[in-house]
Amino acid sequence: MKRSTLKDIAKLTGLSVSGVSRALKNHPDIAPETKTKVHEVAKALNYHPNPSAQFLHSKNSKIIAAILPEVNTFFFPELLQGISKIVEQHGYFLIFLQSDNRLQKEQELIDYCIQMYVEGVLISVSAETDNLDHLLKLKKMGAAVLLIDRVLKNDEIPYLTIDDSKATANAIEYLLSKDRNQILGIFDDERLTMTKLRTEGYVKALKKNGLRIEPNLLLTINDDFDIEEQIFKRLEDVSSVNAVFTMSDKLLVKAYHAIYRLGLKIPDDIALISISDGKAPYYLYPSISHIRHSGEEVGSAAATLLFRMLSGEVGLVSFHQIGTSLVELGSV
Amino acid sequence: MKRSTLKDIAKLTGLSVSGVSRALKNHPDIAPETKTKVHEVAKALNYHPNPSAQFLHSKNSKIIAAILPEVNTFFFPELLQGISKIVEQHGYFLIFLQSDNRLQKEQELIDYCIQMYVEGVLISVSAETDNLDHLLKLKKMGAAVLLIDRVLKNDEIPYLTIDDSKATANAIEYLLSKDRNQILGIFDDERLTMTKLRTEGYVKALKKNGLRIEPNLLLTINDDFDIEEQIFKRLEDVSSVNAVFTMSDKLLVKAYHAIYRLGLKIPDDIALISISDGKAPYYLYPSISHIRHSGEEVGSAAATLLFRMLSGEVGLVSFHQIGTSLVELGSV
DNA sequence: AACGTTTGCTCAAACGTTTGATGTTGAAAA
DNA sequence: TTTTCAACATCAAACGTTTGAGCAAACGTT
Repeated sequence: MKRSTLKDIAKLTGLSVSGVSRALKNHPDIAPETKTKVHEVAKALNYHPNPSAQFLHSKNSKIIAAILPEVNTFFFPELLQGISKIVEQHGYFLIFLQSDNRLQKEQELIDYCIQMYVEGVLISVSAETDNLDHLLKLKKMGAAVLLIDRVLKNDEIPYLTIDDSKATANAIEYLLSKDRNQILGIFDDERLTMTKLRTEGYVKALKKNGLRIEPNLLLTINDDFDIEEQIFKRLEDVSSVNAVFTMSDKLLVKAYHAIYRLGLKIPDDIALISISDGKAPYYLYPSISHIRHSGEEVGSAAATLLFRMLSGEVGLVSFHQIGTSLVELGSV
Repeated sequence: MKRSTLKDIAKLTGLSVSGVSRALKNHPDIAPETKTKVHEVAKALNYHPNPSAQFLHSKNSKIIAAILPEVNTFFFPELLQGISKIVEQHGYFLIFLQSDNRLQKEQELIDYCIQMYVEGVLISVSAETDNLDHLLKLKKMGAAVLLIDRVLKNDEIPYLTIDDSKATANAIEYLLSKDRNQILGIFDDERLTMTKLRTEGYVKALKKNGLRIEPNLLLTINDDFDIEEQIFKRLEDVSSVNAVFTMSDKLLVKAYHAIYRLGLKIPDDIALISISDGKAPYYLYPSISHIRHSGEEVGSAAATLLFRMLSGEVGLVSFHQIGTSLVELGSV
């Protein structure tokens, strides 16, 4: 089944190829009856313009790439969903790529984007990423680049995040308001800017309430392999803990598991709160109170922003934050 | 920063455009020194062939589409991951599309694939999908089509699944072997072939062991909105239940939540087992015994098969199954 | 010396689309 | 009658790549 082209329609209608092209695009130069006829024939032949030919002519690829560290986590599927909705609406392709949390892979993916003439890239950087040279290169090639969620603050490439510090402080202050003041804060890979900011929020909230920061109550997970064991041990060692804060869903489920293995009851023995996409909290029992950080929302906001960058509406350097809110469930 | 073309290289090297093209492709007609020179200049200009031009010429798009009902579930992100790894390896694009479990959207997406000259499509059908006309249309246009996981058995379009009936029977028989014979079976949307097969497995296993099928012990969830409530009520009503089987992770977490709300203990009061991707079982406490159905494995197997179809290695009608295995954890 | 082959390259067409420039009508205005 | 100007349609070039055909010079063979 060969695909029909403008030429085929031209032959059947007796028009020239360019006439057909204009007819299909509703160009005013073409007589109304001619147009309807052309449209009919096009439909009959099941004609679709060849995107490659269009892209070749227009010199753009209509491709957006989303580069994420991983997708097998709670947050990223939602993020992807938010992005893809907007991208589809704009008639663009979305290709999605995974860096596996490795800088080298990330760089290779950027090169791939360059090769493929990608017009815009949304990227959550890997844990290893400590500079943005590869992204600057991409930007130089003319692509729009927007950092999302896991970002590296800088003043060359725009980024979109939540206020990580404030979101964390909110959670901590909520716990304090419930008289939980021995709060174990569990944080992800410390190389991430996000981790630094969330840790900062934890520290700030405690200080503001006149509490000391105890190293025992700060747990940073740098090794992905035995997260649950690390949490388990810490909880075992520091029996004074009466609340746990986790900075992500990934850590939340591990902490939950560790708490139950210790035979503790939520929330009676220990409270649990997390920054979360808002899915996992409902899987667990009791449902987990959390600071809602919607992946879908971030994704669609980011994609929308990217398209505004592409259309030149928004300067290529701007920095945005989206809101979060506390969801009170049964774990505090 | 404009992108350089063959013409630019031609000008700088004094060759013709076609000479440059051949040099870059290591065509034997070109003298070795010329080749190295051309390669140098290409590198210096940061040359990358324009994919649109290549595709236009070669008449293929190098695009694979993955159409999934949703991605915010446990299984599909993993599936996507498995697919994208293989697609990348083959130098193809992967675009991923969501049908939101609606047939109409699915049909639109297929039309979109046709428009975009997609070469191959991997699709998990929506719950509403009761015929494959749209896929046959796509196939007629020359695309390779493979149904995965949520399939509709037929003899025109190949599919790849697990042995749903057997996987379920395994789970049930495992429960029976542990003397749990009042098994509430919880199943997803009954329009899915997958649901029919898994229900069949449940029934078969019970019959084989001389047990009657009690309607009370069969719960089919057709309305996504209050899944947990439906499960809760059934468990409340039928107090004899001493084990629960769920056919998916989505149902597993709901059942888990309902069980705890009822104040029951796992596994003492009630056993819990599921067919699962193998992530969720470790989030819950105790960890949930399950029949492992790896999304990543299915994804990569499916993509590999699709490429074999594209290369003509495999006939366009063939039906495959991949294996599953029992993972014994603490819930039975 | 005559012929054939190889080497190393160029020409030109083709893929399907878009679009500025151009041409042919016919009719209204001068 | 000539000029003007729409209205409608065609021509041809361009986007960047690939590739069959062609060609000149150099070399090897008889």
